[in-house]
Amino acid sequence: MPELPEVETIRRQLAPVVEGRTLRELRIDDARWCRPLAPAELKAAVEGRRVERLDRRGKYLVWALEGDAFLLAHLRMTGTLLIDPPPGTRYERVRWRFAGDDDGPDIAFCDPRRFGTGELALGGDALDAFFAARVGVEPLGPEFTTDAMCAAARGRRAPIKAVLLDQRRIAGVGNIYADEALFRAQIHPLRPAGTVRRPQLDALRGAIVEVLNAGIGAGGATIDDFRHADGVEGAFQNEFLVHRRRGEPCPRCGTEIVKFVAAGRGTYACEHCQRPPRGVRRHR
DNA sequence: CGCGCAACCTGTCTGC
DNA sequence: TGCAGACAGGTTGCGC
Repeated sequence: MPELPEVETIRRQLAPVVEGRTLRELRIDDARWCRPLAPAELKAAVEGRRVERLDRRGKYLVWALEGDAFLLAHLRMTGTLLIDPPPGTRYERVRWRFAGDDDGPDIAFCDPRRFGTGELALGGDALDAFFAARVGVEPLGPEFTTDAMCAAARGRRAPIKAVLLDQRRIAGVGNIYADEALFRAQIHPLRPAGTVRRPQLDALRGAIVEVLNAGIGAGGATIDDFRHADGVEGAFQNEFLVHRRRGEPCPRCGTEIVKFVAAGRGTYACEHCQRPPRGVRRHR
């Protein structure tokens, strides 16, 4: 679940807690987290350094440490970052401990499925190279223009939803927010991206910005595992218009919402408001 | 290069 | 009720 709004929610909660503190120990209980780096190598690179900033790029949390070392954390499907959870918290994999008079609260990464990752970039050039290879335009930044949206879709035969999920084109949109944005822009998820016209792509750009901001405003969406850094649940799941609402009436026209597979993901849409492309129709 | 899909793990829900 | 199978927020790598 952690998509851009969930990661941003976590970042805003953690930043005031960790910025300015010195990372005394990074305890890594699951070596898979930082693969292919050995835990000892990562620890040696980051321990003892002060946290200058906690940033976000796409779905990555960026721990900017003194001396231009960057720890890049990704929550994947089921990861959470919690402030000072009690010892024995289920699925704890990594723990940040800080130096200071009273040490202050720890931060812990918890993840039942163990998909989450922690990677290291040493130097600004390495950081830039890391992101250049993985993430595209920030949808809440000034470069996310209509032209940028059109460039992402132009000439592609893949479904428009696949384009939204491609992090190298638009950074931070995941399965939930893709469904919600496509519904608001009234575009069927299976429309080949290259056939969507500029006015619709502009509407889609606006819808993406709208749903991401609404998601952040609601503190993200909690479907199952996601929690704020203090353990509280997000609320955006209560504002879903179509996602995970199969069989319910479309809030715009009352037609039953259907579920199908698009871009390999469970997908929800109103096929009255979002007209299917020619030759496509199959629900389940 | 574009695209679809299996794989990575574990937990939970679904259908027989 | 029990159990095998499907499915889940994301990303990567492989095959065509």
